Amino acid sequence: MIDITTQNLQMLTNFKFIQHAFKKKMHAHFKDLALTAPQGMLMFTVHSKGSMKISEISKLMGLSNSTVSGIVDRLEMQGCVKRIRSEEDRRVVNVHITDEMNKKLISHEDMYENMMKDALKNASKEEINQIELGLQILSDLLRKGQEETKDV
Amino acid sequence: MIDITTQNLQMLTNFKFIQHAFKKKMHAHFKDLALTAPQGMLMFTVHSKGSMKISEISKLMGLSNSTVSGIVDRLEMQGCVKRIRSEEDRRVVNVHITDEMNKKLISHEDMYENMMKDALKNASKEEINQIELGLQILSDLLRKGQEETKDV
DNA sequence: CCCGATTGTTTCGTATACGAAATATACATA
DNA sequence: TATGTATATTTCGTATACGAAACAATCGGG
Repeated sequence: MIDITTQNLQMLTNFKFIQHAFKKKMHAHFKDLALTAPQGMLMFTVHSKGSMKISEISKLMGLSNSTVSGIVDRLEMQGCVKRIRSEEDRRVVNVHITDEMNKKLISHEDMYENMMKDALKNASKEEINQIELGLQILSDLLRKGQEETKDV
Repeated sequence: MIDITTQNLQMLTNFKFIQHAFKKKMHAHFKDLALTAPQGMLMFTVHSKGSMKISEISKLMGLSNSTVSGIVDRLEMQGCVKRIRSEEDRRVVNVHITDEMNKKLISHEDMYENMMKDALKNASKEEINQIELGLQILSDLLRKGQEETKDV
């Protein structure tokens, strides 16, 4: 007889573990480029979608502006990116990848793709579908819950 | 035609969102007790399983010892817990909940249970099963992947 | 009993991560 | 134009989070 608390903890523990494993895997993949996981995510996001502003990055990565600002700080110090004020709207800051870094990223272009493939290489197509379905359902449920709370 | 990178990003984005929503929900539940999410998790873990040592808490919560040590620091400053050196093994530190805090926790005992219930209140039994299954599969796959890497 | 290896915890340095406040700029409208 | 409002970003304070190194205590073998 498993009580509800134990079951909850199991789910949270699984979640925590997954989070951890992803981070570790990303770190391993990014260590060639001397980037942390969030730094690497940011670089590959900007690399694949092109130079973009801070708030766009925040939205894509699911982080707050202040967090992204901090990550960009450290990437700029390392010479990976440059902040460029937009000419049309001087409030906007565009994050631009430096030429040097761009070369490195191009030579690692398949890395990002392989990251996930590697993580799930032992999974059957069915299992991947199960995983995606589960995450989608949970995500949707929580999203719905948040909208409800907002109405109150 | 969705390329793999977009699909990967979708999964990671879902994951990020879920993580966020959980944190938010926990924060809302714990704000009565003036605790952050990790602090609240620690308090309820120790409350439900009884006084335990740092490394035990770390394992249960999926965090490193140093992280837990920091959380305990802040809880101790707030008078929620006390560090007590074990008599049998003087290396061990047991985390003990103060009487004052214990009273508060007892009056919120159902909260922890309700936290998850509330998050998933709109879910059918089938959906919950899907979620648990997906998380379990993903978790197992990653665990297997880690063990393989370890062998190399 | 001594000493190296092991174990449990803390300390330190660094990187996230967030919200609130501060800044700077753009925009609307009187 | 003046001015209040909205938007984009940074700064600040606090809490995580981790690994490596420092420390302390235990244990095993000689």
